[in-house]
Amino acid sequence: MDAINAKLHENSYRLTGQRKAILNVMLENQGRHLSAEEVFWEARKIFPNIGIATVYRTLEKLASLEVLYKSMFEGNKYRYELAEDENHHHHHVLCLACGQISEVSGDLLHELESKLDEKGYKIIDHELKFYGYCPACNKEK
Amino acid sequence: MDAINAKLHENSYRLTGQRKAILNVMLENQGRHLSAEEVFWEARKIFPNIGIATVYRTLEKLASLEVLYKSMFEGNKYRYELAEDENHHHHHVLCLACGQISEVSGDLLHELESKLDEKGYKIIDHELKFYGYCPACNKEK
DNA sequence: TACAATAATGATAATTATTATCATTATCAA
DNA sequence: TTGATAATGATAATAATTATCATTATTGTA
Repeated sequence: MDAINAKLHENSYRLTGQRKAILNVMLENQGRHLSAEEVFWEARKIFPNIGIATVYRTLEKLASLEVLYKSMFEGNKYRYELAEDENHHHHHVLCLACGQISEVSGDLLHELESKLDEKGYKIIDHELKFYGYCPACNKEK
Repeated sequence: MDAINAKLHENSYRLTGQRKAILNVMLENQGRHLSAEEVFWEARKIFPNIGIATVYRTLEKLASLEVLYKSMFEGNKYRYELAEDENHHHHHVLCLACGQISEVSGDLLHELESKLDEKGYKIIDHELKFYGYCPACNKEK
């Protein structure tokens, strides 16, 4: 959290009560993937009249500073988690039944899948997206 | 397209004019990833007063029959593409600059990334999601 | 310390993609 | 042909997120 504070200070990002509350929620839920609404209700327990817009603004900013990692789940909703380390891969397993989200790490797709099988998961499908620049756009720079 | 027609017939899915229009749009755009709105406007050229609800309903149904593949892009919008073959992996490259979506195939994540590098892409990040059942839910069945 | 400039906030309106509703129209099977 | 069923289009509803804006808080400076 010292590293986080340093980063926020570097970027002259004021630590208001609302922002502290949100950060605390994220710290208390390390390893979990929270939706903006979940963060909102948890933050309300600490800072009772925080507004939902503030939650969205803060989550967005913290994600852009790479304090949080933002990822789309359930097709229509972002979830946020504390960014652990620099090269933390985001290989998620979503349970089609209970919705539980677990993280996995590893290098090989199929190796990964069989490892998950060994651990008792039943993998139905997967989706991989790369983000970057296509050859045309890459050349222009 | 014969295979598609067979599948639709099997599932007693009537081929109305509207549905034919949508299927034609998808066939003409093989390899591309179209949003529901894009399909809607293209379909209107063939079937002028088709409604957006019909487009959504049809795309959804065709995806559930695995005639189309449905995938979330841009964080908030689904895109649909014609499902080529059974074991077609969906490894997408999204250009952060122009938004172009290309498909890649291959087995190893890093091998893939370096192959993409060789082809002139600049990969910034990637995201992988598995869909399936977690050990607890898997056991219950 | 006072004060002007700037930043942050909360309430709420607006937006966007998608889904649900429902009256009307088309199709199928007897 | 007709009656049951399915499909459609218009549009209302929903859900997540973003934008707007008046109010409040904070900061740096005189």
